[in-house]
Amino acid sequence: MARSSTTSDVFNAIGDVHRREILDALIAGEKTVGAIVNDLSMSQPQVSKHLRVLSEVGLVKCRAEGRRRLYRLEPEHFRPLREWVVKYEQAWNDRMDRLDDYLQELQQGEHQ
Amino acid sequence: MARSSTTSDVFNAIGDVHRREILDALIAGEKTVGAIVNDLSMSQPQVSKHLRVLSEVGLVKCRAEGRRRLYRLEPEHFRPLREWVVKYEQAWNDRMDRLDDYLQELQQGEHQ
DNA sequence: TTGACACATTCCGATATCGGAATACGATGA
DNA sequence: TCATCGTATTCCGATATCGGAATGTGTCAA
Repeated sequence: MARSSTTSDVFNAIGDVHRREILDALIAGEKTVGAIVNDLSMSQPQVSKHLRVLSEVGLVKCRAEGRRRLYRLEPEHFRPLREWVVKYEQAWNDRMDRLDDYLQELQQGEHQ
Repeated sequence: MARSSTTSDVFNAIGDVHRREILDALIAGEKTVGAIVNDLSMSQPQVSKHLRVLSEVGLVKCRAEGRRRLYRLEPEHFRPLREWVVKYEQAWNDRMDRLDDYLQELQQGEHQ
């Protein structure tokens, strides 16, 4: 047996630097493939392929207008990511809270 | 030329399912390598190797106690991730705000 | 000091992934 | 209808990455 992970999940999709650059480029709003190719300096096929991956995991969507394709972010699909990350921050805060409680108990103990 | 991305950044580190499982296992708190091996069912070398990667990007830290190693999360190092994700949510909200402004202007125009 | 234990590292083969080059495809304009 | 433009797809070689098996390393207990 060998590998197990695929490019078909959001976490993997944002693993690639160039794909993150493309997402960044789209923050400003809808853009043509050609525009992205210009903004970042990547080859057109490279951009198209990365857009395909991003598209498959739902992070971007595509709209045809004549012979060009306008890609845009699909912000709702960032939520799983955000929720995952926040979980850890949450765990951290919870632990800090428990620490606070503990310290307060200690302090109360001292004053008894 | 071929690849460019390495395993040496946080985004790549969380790209792997098993590494995410390990992180999840550590949410509860510090754990031994053996404990992780038991909790998830992965081989010990596999776990050790993933822990190494997670360690290199700073997501976990290690503490030696006798002949065992206790690994724990390093929540501060999740911040770059969170900030990156939140950026997109932010961009989304901003756009919604501008839309609101626009709609309000339209409405005011109607009433003049 | 020796053996067992907990873990890390190395070596390996299988496979996924990336980028480049060439090409295919569909829409448009002459 | 045909050439062109904008984009997608395919084919390819190079390389990164993963998991398994075997082995190395340090610590403890007897």
